[in-house]
Amino acid sequence: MARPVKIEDSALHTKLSDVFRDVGYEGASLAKLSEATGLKRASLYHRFPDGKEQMAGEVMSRAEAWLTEHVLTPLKSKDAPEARIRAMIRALDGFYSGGRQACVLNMMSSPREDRGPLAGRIRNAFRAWIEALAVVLSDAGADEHTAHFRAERAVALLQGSLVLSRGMSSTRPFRNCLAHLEGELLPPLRP
Amino acid sequence: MARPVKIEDSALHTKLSDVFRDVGYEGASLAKLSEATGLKRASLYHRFPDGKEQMAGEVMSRAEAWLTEHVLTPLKSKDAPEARIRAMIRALDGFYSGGRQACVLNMMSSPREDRGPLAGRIRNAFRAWIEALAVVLSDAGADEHTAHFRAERAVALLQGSLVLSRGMSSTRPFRNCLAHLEGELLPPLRP
DNA sequence: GTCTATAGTAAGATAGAC
DNA sequence: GTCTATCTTACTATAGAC
Repeated sequence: MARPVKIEDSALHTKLSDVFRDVGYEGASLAKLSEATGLKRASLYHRFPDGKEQMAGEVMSRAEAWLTEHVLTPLKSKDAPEARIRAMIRALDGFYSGGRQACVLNMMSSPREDRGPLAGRIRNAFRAWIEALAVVLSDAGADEHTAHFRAERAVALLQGSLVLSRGMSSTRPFRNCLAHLEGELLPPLRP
Repeated sequence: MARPVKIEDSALHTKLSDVFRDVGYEGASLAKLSEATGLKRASLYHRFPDGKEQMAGEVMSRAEAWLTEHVLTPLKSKDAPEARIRAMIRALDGFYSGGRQACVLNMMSSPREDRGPLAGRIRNAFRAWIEALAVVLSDAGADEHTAHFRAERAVALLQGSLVLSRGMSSTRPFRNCLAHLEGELLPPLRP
């Protein structure tokens, strides 16, 4: 057999992430994780001594980092509100593969993590996302209550369109959602 | 030990449904189903000879029946559009326990059922729901494209608000969604 | 119709060779 | 760093008593 080469951390994390996003925490068996990464069980334990829980934790960490870099930071930039929102939309389109991949925040919201470490992190991620979006809408002229309401509605709409896309085996709901998101967040002023 | 009494089918199905909605298909172990229903494993197999798959199938059947009775039928009534939508909203509030319970269509959309029996049924349920809602909006004066767009958006919004409510451990997103749903589906006419 | 007991399989996790 | 081999536990499912 050829000498095994160490798989890169980045590629490994991506493969693990794909599995958890696809089947959730409970559904992500070591067998699936092993097959997806090309590493045998024991090799996964070498990288992640605490096993599946650690893998899920690091997948969550990557999701948090991605959210910060590609969503929160652009939303907090000094660009015009329209530009900030468009930057977020472009990032989301890539992250969810146009609707083909589910959101880790939905798929990992398992009761397995009830009172566990992931529950609080998922809640914080949703909160930070909604709050950053609300600030943009405030900057665009919305009052505080309206801004928060529309921000939360937009995140719900995104999550729901991903649920529909998965349930209906069609990327159309998600693509439709993205296409109309800017217009819903920043409605034209009515004189 | 006292003589065991047969548990009613309706109550049994409700308990099973609660588990599947809570933890999804993969997470619903026989141990959890047994504990929730109060029936031992072997007793569950007496009622459901094909095991977990059959239980999930019957839970899905009950969800379909519920959707037909409490959502599709009211939406297809001869009442005014506002009344039909309000009837749906009342039913959803009860079915999802004000946001405390997840949607079986989301939680059972497992890749375990990819190309399996549930995938097609989930897709059909979403389609029927959206289509029935679109007809109401058409009756309220919306053109066909707008009606379908708003209907799909509303179902996505509902699903997403349930995702947010679960992820944030708060019923507020769902309650908020329901409170504003009628206004979003039937926006006031602008002269 | 429900139970105890158990079979058989797949799960998560570890030990030690290379 | 990856592997094969193995352990223990939990899982789905079945057999048979009451």
